[in-house]
Amino acid sequence: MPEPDIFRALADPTRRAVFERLSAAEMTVSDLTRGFDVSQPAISQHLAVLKGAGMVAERREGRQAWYRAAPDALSGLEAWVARYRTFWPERVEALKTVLKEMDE
Amino acid sequence: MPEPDIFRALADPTRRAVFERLSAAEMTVSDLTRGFDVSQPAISQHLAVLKGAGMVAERREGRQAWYRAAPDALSGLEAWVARYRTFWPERVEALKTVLKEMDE
DNA sequence: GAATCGCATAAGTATCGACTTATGTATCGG
DNA sequence: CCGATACATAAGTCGATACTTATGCGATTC
Repeated sequence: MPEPDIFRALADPTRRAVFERLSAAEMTVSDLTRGFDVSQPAISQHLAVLKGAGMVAERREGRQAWYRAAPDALSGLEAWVARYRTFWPERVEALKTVLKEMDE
Repeated sequence: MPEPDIFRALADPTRRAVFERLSAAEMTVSDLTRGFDVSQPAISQHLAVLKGAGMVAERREGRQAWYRAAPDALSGLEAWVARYRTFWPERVEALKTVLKEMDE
């Protein structure tokens, strides 16, 4: 049982988009705010939820706060999905194919 | 982008529990209702959301409705996760190990 | 064909959650 | 120091949503 927080964190599209950007690059709150059509407090609140779910990490530097996706942000989710994967062996085969392609 | 419906469907703990049971066995609405502390309409409503997200399939038999987890219920979620896996190659290695163990 | 069963839908309620503006608190520059 | 900057927190609003009870509707049973 991955902390239910991650499911709630992923439920909001804006929050998913924030996480996507933080997966591509470390950014400050100002950087993120510029990229979305919501206020800075809204971004801070989304970041607090993502942090509470262990999906992002914070690094303070002066008056700036740099955020980035946590390395194991989705490990809990992967583990949860893996439980069901055992019921569907054919999906494992499909996944193997994907991984094989990534090797080439 | 996997349909956002799946994220919303997974957000509710009761709905996740319903899905978990349907992953283990095909069940009727009555069966499910007995297993939870909510009303039958509440269960029907959760099933409608899960069905809308393509996570469960319905089979009618007389006045009973049998539900089961769809075989590819989590494929959209897997695909979404896979996008981030590319950013973290070390997690791919871990996954390969898991799959290797499943082979043995 | 009347009563019952299994389930879905309708309608109302109350809590949750995503947003806003306003304000607080450090940090930096002059 | 004093204003400005970067961010977080407070407080309020409004729509989404998870639940309830009531009801509808087809399938069974007698």
